[in-house]
Amino acid sequence: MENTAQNSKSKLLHAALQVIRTKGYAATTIDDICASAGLTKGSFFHHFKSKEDLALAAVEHWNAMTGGMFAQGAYHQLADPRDRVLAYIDFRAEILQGELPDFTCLLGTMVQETFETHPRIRDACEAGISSHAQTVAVHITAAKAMYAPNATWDADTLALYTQAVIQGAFILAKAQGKAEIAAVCIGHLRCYVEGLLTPGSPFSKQPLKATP
Amino acid sequence: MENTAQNSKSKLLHAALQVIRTKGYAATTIDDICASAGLTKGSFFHHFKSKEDLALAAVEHWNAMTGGMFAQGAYHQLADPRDRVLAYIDFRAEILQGELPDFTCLLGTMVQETFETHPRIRDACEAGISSHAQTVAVHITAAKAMYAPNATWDADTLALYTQAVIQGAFILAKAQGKAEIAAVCIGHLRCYVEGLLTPGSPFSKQPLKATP
DNA sequence: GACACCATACCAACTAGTAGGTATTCTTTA
DNA sequence: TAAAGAATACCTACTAGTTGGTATGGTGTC
Repeated sequence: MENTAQNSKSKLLHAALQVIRTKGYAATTIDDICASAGLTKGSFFHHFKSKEDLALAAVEHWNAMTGGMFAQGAYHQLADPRDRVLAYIDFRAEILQGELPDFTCLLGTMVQETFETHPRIRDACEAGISSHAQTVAVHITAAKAMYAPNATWDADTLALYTQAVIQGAFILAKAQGKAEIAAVCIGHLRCYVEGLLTPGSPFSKQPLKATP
Repeated sequence: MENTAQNSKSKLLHAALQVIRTKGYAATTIDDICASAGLTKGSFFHHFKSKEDLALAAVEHWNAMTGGMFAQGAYHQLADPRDRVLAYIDFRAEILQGELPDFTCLLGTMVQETFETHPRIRDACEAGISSHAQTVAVHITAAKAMYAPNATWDADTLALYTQAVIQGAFILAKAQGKAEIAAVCIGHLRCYVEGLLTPGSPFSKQPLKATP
């Protein structure tokens, strides 16, 4: 019961998440992943037919993991949708624990280097990001209906904006080699969202299209 | 006067900016860069002693290019510091033209995959990002003194936040394969900054530290 | 004994970097 | 000024090592 099939495949997927988030997709070799999983290339190619196939499976695995994690987030319990949105943001700040590769996002890391060269990976990352954003948009929509029904901003794009801030926060954190700045950025995000969901805020009448 | 020294080195650096922003650092081969520059590997290793050496030179070149571009930005001409800050943000939205690799940021792209494996590249990227942020912080500081002198937020971290938003906007744009979402994100950023610099805004009294 | 699972050994293609030679430009000196 | 000499710039061809992927064979389990 030690090296069952599911066990080995999971080990490889888990290793992929760690190594890719540390070195990036292109720099990650299949041998790296095998070594990290304590397996060999024979096992690898039994479970995945190519490196790109692994990447796609890793995205699925990531979505399942993080999806479960957020589904169980305490913020879902709150009655007020505005509280749920803000608690989600606080939650994103709280999980900035451990080393950088432990809390940074696989999807953001991978899409950055594969968007032009590996369309299937890009699409998988896009689907993961936007579907997570959609779970946030649900709460934002409810909160907007309650606290800023006449505001001109759009709940869906605000949800995407939260993801952009988080992704950008990861980049700054990686550059600085520490997580602090990410928490600061998420704090600014919280402040903005709270303002948007505060009746009488100066934002309510701002159009947000910036393109000419 | 066709293939002068400076000309070839510049060609290699220009090629590096294009190729690395398209494929990422690890996936970029020296032959890729040579082919894009119309030169050979011999020439490459005449000018750079290694791939990492090129990366560091590319960051310098990038900083010089973008530094000059922003230094000449029309937003510097505005008398009101708040206008300068907002015009800077508008400028960042305006330059989202052409294909994705043409307007995305070399530093954000590279630091994402090198932060753990190539400390010198990471440090160079960090220096580039934070020094650009500092040029923005100058205007934010002046605007804060004028429009939100008692606010608890910090001008330097707000400047870094603007960079985080822009970097995150690039990631979403890459995932979606189009620039539109980046403009939307920068629009949200503009809205937030405008709010922070508007007297009587509900933000003025928000503490921004999010870490426990 | 058939099958899933996994290891070893291996390969063809590719990669960063090197070696050696040639063209071109700059510098020195007669 | 012009030849000699020295750098610089660049190229072709190569090497040593790596990479994704394959072929084959062993082991446990139903």
